[in-house]
Amino acid sequence: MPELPDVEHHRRLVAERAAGRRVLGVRVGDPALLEGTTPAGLGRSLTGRTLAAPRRHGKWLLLVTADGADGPTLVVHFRMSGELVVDEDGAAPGDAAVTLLLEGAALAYRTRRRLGGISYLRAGVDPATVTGPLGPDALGLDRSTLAARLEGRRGGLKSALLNQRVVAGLGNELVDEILWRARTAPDQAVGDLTHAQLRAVHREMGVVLRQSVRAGRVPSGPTWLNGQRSQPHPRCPHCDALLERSRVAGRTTVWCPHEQSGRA
DNA sequence: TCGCTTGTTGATGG
DNA sequence: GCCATCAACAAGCG
Repeated sequence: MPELPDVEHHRRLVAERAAGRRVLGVRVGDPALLEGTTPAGLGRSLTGRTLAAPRRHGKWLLLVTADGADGPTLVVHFRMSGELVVDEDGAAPGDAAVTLLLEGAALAYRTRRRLGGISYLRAGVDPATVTGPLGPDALGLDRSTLAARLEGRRGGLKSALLNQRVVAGLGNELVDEILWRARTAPDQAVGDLTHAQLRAVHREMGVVLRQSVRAGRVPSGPTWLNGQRSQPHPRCPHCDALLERSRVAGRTTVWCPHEQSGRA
C-alpha cells in the first residue's frame, strides 16, 4: 500500500534513472487511467521534452518535463497498487497503463487494481487543481507547523493525521505506527492533546518516516507495530499485551490498549 | 458468493 | 466551515 515512503522510493528511482533523459514517445495501454489529455495528445505534448527532477508532495508524485522552465507535468497517484518501473534494457513492460519511452530507458506506470492514475497538467497549471488542497509534507515537518495544522480542530487525532489537507503523506499504517510509538490513543481528541503528547507524536513521526523512507516502505520487522497488524492475534512488541483491532476514522486500527491510554 | 482491505472523493447529517 | 459516517471505486484474497 503506497504511502509516503513508497512514493519517495519511486521519486528517487525516477531521479536516479530517468531524469535528464529526453522523451522519444509515449505508449498508453489503459486510456481510462489517463486524465486531462488523450493518448495522442500526451505524445504530442511530451515528445522531444526532457524529464526534469521529479517532485513529491505527500502521496503525489510530479513528473515534470522541462527545457529551461517547467513544462507539462504528469501528476501521478499510486492509490492501492500503483508502481513505477524504469527499464534501461529497452524492453518496457507490456502491461503498463502509461509508458514514457525515453532516450536509453522506459518509464512505466503500472497499477494492478486500476485505482489511481496519471493526470496531465499543461505548463504553469497548479498541481492542486488535480491533488486538491494538501497540507505540508509530513517528511521533515517541524513541530510548530504540526501544532499549527492541528490547532483548533475538533475530532480525533488519527482522523486528523489521515486527512491530507492537514498533513500530506500519512496513511493508515504509518499513523497507527506513529501513535503507538507516541503512546497516544487513536481517538485522542486533538483539542485535548498535551504538549508532551504533541512532542511525542512529532518526534515519532520523524523517526517512523526517516526509517520508512530509508527502507522504501513501512518496515514490518519484529520491533514494528506494522509487523503485527496482519497477525491473527497480534501482540505489542513493547509490552506483549494483545493488541486491539477496531475501526477509527473508518479504517482498521491496530493499537495497544495497555500503552496507548484511552479507547479506540 | 460475500465481505474485507486500501486512499480518495463526494453525499449526507449533526 | 468542520467533523463523522457511509458509499463508491477495483480487484485480490480468504
